Amino acid sequence: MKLAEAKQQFISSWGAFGTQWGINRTMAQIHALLLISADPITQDEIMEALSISRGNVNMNIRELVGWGLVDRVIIAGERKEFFTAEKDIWKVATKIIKERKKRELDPMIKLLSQLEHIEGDQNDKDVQQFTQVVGSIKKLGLQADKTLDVMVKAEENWFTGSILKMLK
Amino acid sequence: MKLAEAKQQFISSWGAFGTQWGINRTMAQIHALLLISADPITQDEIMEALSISRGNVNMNIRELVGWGLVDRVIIAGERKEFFTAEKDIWKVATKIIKERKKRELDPMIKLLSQLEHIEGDQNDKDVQQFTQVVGSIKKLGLQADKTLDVMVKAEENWFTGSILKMLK
DNA sequence: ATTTTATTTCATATATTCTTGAAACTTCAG
DNA sequence: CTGAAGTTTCAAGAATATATGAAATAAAAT
Repeated sequence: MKLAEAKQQFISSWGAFGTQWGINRTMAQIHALLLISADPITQDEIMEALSISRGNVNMNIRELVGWGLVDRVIIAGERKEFFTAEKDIWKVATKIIKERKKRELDPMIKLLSQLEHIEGDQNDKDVQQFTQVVGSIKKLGLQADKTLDVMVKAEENWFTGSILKMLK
Repeated sequence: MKLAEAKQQFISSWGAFGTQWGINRTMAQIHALLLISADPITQDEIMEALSISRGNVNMNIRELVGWGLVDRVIIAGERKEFFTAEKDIWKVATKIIKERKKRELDPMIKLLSQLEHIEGDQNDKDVQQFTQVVGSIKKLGLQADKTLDVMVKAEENWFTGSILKMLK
């Protein structure tokens, strides 16, 4: 397969993949494009490469910078801003995990804690079912939370390290 | 907090949570409703509880059954079908992981494998960057794949078990 | 066999999310 | 200070995803 074709396919698939995970297709595609670009590129180059508008590029780049996946780069003598993506995939995964944990998991756990205590007859079948489910989801959430914390803090290869062997 | 209010909030939040993860809001809400229902319920009860149409309930229930999260239940003497959800949260998590892995992770790895080999000058900066990124994502994917396989196969408490201690 | 009740399907309607593009704003060179 | 180049914002339009409801189908009762 030729490079140009492979690049196209990677970008397109990365976008589709993102969509399934609640991530804006274009944001994922811009990320893909930056990942496979050896050097920093400009907004205009992104517009060109993905055939999207300036506003769209700007919005999504800002999001990616917010996730810590993309950096603005100043190049001496250049007027325009350049962008580059974190290329270390482990770091990328870590940042995504960290961010989603903060934005989604933590608030969910907080909510479940509030829902755990129900007024009224504790012997009622529905009350029991409710507290049991809420409690167990919270417990699972807390464990996931802890595990992810450790993962994120570990600078070493979590996936390739010793954990896997222990699981076998 | 009263039970009725807590139920409402749980259903609504579970729906919002699902949305962020690329899961149809209504599907997540139906799942939530079934999780906190002590006994099996009918399509009509779901329509009523969530104020949604019959067709919508039917479509999403079918999906949930497809994910193995919900079962059809025949109750002797009853004309209507009833539905009930798997209540063991660990099993729920396992099924979701298994299914998403099969539907998304595995195909992605397959694609990356195809993109790994590029024709042309292997010393070209762009070719190198591309193969490096694709290769490392594939590697991460393979590791995640393996780890999840082990998790899914382990019938025991993975989160609450010894893994966490090893990570500390 | 016919009627009643329940379930499924799917074209159309609705809602949500994403994209555009032009105006406003900012920055910098001269 | 002025004008050109670059960036950001956001209301309106477009695209995508989801929901509806009525007709078709299926299943059970009479």
